[in-house]
Amino acid sequence: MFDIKALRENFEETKRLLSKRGKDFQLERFETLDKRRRELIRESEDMKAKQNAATKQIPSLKKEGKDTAPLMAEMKELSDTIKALEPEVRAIDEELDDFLMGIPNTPHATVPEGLSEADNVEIRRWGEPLVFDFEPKPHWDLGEALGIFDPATAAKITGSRFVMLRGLGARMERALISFMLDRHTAHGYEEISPPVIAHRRSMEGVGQLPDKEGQLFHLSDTDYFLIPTAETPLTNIHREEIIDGARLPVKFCAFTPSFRKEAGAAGRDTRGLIRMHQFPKVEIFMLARPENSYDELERLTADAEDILQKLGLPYNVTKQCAGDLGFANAMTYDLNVWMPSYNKYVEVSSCSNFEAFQARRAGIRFKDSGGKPVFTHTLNGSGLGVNRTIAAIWENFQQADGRVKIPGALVPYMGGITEISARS
RNA sequence: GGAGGGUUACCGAAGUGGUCAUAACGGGGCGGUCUUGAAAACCGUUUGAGAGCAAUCUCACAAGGGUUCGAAUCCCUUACCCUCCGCCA
Repeated sequence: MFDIKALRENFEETKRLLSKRGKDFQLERFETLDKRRRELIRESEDMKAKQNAATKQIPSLKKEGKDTAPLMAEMKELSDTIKALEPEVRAIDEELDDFLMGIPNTPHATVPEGLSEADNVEIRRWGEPLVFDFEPKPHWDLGEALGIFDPATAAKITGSRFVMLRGLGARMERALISFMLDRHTAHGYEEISPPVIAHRRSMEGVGQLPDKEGQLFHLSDTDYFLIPTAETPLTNIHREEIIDGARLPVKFCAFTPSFRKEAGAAGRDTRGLIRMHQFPKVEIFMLARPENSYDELERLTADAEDILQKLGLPYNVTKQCAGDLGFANAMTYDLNVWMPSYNKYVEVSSCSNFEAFQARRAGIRFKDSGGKPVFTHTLNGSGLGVNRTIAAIWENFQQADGRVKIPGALVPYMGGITEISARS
């Protein structure tokens, strides 16, 4: 959502940046609507000022014993005129609002040109993809053979695209969640356990509604939704608030299950742990000052990378091109973990700066003493998707005989267990 | 599910149709006086949005409607919070 004033002032620049997304958003319509809106506001406010002045006179006139009937009749007429204008003002307001709601965020100046994922730019790599002296198995085969991954039973309980972990598989999920949250709290993120159901207003604040209604599970009989990511509750913690500027940056981390109705294109990644209707995720989140939000994005990204490094999982970092960038995002880094069975890097985290785009929708502002309220920048990233991390561990740490070693950093969280074998 | 009570500024709270959104009063915050410093005391200050070059004007008392010349105040609808009863993991 754009700020009307800012858009008016930076019209050409905004148009130029938006064009990088490879679509025409017909921004010219804004100028027409904005002009008309201001005319109507002026007209209606002039009449209201007149009405207010007369209304103040009436009591004193009455006190003096004068006849107020003619003035009251006149005001009745004015009142009717004002009321008649109201629907028009509201209509133009709504039209402008709807129009602006449909315009995505402007990509940051350094976001690369491009139309799809293929145009994303690799920024750096960490670790070396392992060369196996045997044919590495995909994680679903490994997991089923070890009895720690049981999609059939999950399907029996609910349906396809749901998973069930058992035994040390379930234990690994719990271990990873604890490990990740411990790392993040050490980096200054406050740990949050939020509701995983949110109402419509919260969804709108983050931009998941009206944009992605089809992706959300809606609870019948209520206007509640299952959250598609912890970003939803975390962003809404300070919704409609003005926070003290001295408190920035505000940093939260949270583990929650996440729920998505459309888990991706059919026929793609249909096996294993990758695209599920329900998946566990640890999220990191930040409210930052506008002037240093890109420094904070580097920091947040580093905090997510830290998890992969501590686990010893090879990965790369790519910067999303303008065409791949999410609706509300100004800049996004993807962390992609090496997945031997895919023979490529697979996304485990997206770290984004939304600048003030979400904050304007959600009304999140800060104020320095003596200053005016200013919209914060919001940032978030997965830190990390737990299922994808599990899949990456199974695949990268698999042995020729099908055993899976536990990464050193995770061993204490696994109660000292160092490997998973069919017997364990 | 049943019965009540509530929602006003940073917090508490008064205000039941007119000059009361320059929102009483109390607290907190900020600035100052006094003090070696602090506390206390005293004085001052302290919501946000929109229109306008500006002067200034408009809007907002949970949200949305209505009545009225005029609504924080009266009427209707909705949301949320609290208390008690019932049910319940």
